[in-house]
Amino acid sequence: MRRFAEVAVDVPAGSDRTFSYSVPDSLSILPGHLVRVPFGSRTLQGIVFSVGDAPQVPETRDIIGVQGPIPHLDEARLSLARWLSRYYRCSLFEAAAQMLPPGGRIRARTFLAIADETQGDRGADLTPFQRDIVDHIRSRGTVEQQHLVRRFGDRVAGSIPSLVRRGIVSQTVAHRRPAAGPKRVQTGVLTDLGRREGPGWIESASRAPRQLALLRELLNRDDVTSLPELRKKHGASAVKGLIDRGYMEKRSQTVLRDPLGGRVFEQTPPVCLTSSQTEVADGISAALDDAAASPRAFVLQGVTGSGKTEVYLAAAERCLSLGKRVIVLVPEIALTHQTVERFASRFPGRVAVLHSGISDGERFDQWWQTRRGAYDIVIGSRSAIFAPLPDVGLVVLDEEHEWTYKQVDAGPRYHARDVAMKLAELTGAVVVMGSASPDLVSYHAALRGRVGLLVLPNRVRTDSTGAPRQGDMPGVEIVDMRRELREGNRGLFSRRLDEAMRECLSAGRQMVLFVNRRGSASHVQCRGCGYSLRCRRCEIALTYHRSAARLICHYCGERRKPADRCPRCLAHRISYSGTGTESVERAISDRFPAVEVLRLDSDTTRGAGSHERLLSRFGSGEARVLVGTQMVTKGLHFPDVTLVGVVSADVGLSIPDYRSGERVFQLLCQVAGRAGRGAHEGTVIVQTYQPDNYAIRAAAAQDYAAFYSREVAYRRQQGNPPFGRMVRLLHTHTNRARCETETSRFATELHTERDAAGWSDIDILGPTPAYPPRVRGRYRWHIILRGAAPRRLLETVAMPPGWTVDVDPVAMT
DNA sequence: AGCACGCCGACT
DNA sequence: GTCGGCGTGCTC
Repeated sequence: MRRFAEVAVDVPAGSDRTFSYSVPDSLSILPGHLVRVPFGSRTLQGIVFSVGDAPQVPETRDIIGVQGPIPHLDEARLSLARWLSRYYRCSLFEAAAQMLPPGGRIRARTFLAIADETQGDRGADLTPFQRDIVDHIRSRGTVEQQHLVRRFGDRVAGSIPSLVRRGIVSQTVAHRRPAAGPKRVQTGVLTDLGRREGPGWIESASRAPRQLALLRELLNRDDVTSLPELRKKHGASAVKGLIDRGYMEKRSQTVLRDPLGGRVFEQTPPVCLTSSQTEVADGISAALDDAAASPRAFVLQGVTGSGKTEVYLAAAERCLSLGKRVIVLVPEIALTHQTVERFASRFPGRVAVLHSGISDGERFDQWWQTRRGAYDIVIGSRSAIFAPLPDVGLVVLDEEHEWTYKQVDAGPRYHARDVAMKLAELTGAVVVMGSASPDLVSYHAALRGRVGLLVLPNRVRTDSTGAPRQGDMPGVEIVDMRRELREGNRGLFSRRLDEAMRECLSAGRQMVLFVNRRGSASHVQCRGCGYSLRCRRCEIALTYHRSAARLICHYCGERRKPADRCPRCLAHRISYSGTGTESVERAISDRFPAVEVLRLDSDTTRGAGSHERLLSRFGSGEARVLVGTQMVTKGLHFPDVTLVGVVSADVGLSIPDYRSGERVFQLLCQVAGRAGRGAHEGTVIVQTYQPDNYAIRAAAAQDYAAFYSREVAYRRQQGNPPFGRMVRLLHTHTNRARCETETSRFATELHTERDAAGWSDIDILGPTPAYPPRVRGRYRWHIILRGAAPRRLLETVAMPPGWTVDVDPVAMT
């Protein structure tokens, strides 16, 4: 019986359908296999979704070959890919590609260059559009075709063939080098001859002492050693000599790279859980033990320091004892190092780490070892939810409210929390979502009973005997900066914060200052004409960075020398205002010259390991003050920190986004959690120009319930999540007018479609300019769909080129 | 992404 | 008439 495979092919316009291919007798094809298939005139990658005996079309072509020792995806992941593709509106291959190992997806890239200058200069032969393309290629040297498509639009594809045919432009196709593959090393092993005759040869006391030493070593050890190592120890000639004699031979062997390898973790026994931790862990265990138990997902609410990690560890232990495996998601691996270490030391040798911070080679090996079942626990950032772990029984999302769980830049714009829920539904796994300030949508679901709610009410502290005791949250004070200003204080620090800083330093303690922006001055403006310096390619103000002596765009990274006169009116009246990490660092140094200050932001943590180095310097007490952006709000545990200052809590409140209140609340809660983690009382001082804002007040009171009830009322009133779903349609174009008209045209089309279908419950908001309205030279307009099922509207409408769809957007930027 | 097909304006 | 650019639709 002939077999046919349904294959999702890696073709951009490939929608969410599969193509039928016949399976040649020489190949055994299973669902989940990564294959190469003929597609038109080319060979492309595809993923087999099913195998059967009925093709969709009468004529099929053969699958060319199969990649990988075993199918890359299992049945659960294939179902997950189907869901991902439908829910987030991407091609089936694109969805499945998220679940491939590093180096798995190999796309051909087409490069263009000017082939013949003399031909290119015969301008009369070219249409204006071709002229534009040729000029662009000439100015850049070699250009990837995809860049041209982004720059000039889809019709580039139609113009290229004639330019190539006439020899004006040359086209080269390159396959992206495989990012990673198995690592092989040369080893030297004894031959049978060597094993038989070797001992005798040593007895004969030959005049080759180095060869004898090498032979002796090989006879005495069981494990294999790499050839380079043997050469280093015994000399290349000894190695060659033994090989020539036939006593040793070269072998090639695959070795595994392990990011945790070489690091010895002390195995730590489970600590004694507090009564509330036990209660919570029992709730999770009940769901793990009984596959029919409901609910199967839990929000675990607990303030920082309440021992959520200990609960995760207990749940993982239970899950493993039932013969199932665990995925642990952390928001950013660099900032949650401690969590990784806790798991690695509790379950030595059983933990795989999958995230972007490790090398492609390591990731490759971890991926395949995980696929083969060599690990029981996978820890990683967002994309680790797609780890090929067999028999998943538990998925933990640490700090579930973190926005990094949503993919925003490319591919399917998925939310790892929603993917986790779907994966759990497909596999029967239990989901635990931990946070001090849960995402409003998650918490709402928990109150409605769709997911379980587990609460850890108090901080756990260890006293001198090592036994846990209940701890207190630090006191939070709000300082009204408007009043400071009225009373003549124009500085960065209020009198209260200044006083607290002096107290903290004189008591020999440490402090953390949080500033929501890097740089020295965020507004660079001419006092003569009011002109504010903006990025040439983005519609955004440039930030002055004193240490780099440059104006930097925080959106595209463009760097400019600061101007000493206004580019518009030429007056020498440029003013620098607005706070950033650099200006705060400087203000502290001015005020306390003897104190060492560390700055932690993306400027000071660029190099590999610099993040850890800075934190260890702070941890050792060498520096007493840590100034930084969001980075200082997450996961840090420094017992000597008794003061946390929020220099300005307002940044972000004015961003036109329905979630800005939630953002500020979560941020302040997290910052507050950094103080008083040791034996001493902590103080948190929040400076703000909006002391009456509900989010700021609730965060200061550490009152999640107060924030929730207020915020949820707003959301209900507006029909925003969780009371309605959202889809954001973003259109970008290099031309301002065309961007605007295309967005309006499409909005009209959507209105017509909606009214024809009678879906009056779907709101079509906009079109409006996105924020910022221009990035990297492209204007940005968007339309927001809102309602109970806004995605329905997109099922009947095809997205034109130049549009991106973001289902459940986390930010409107 | 590439390629075929077909429409439409500019030329031998 | 026909050549070539350019938009459209298909590829199992």
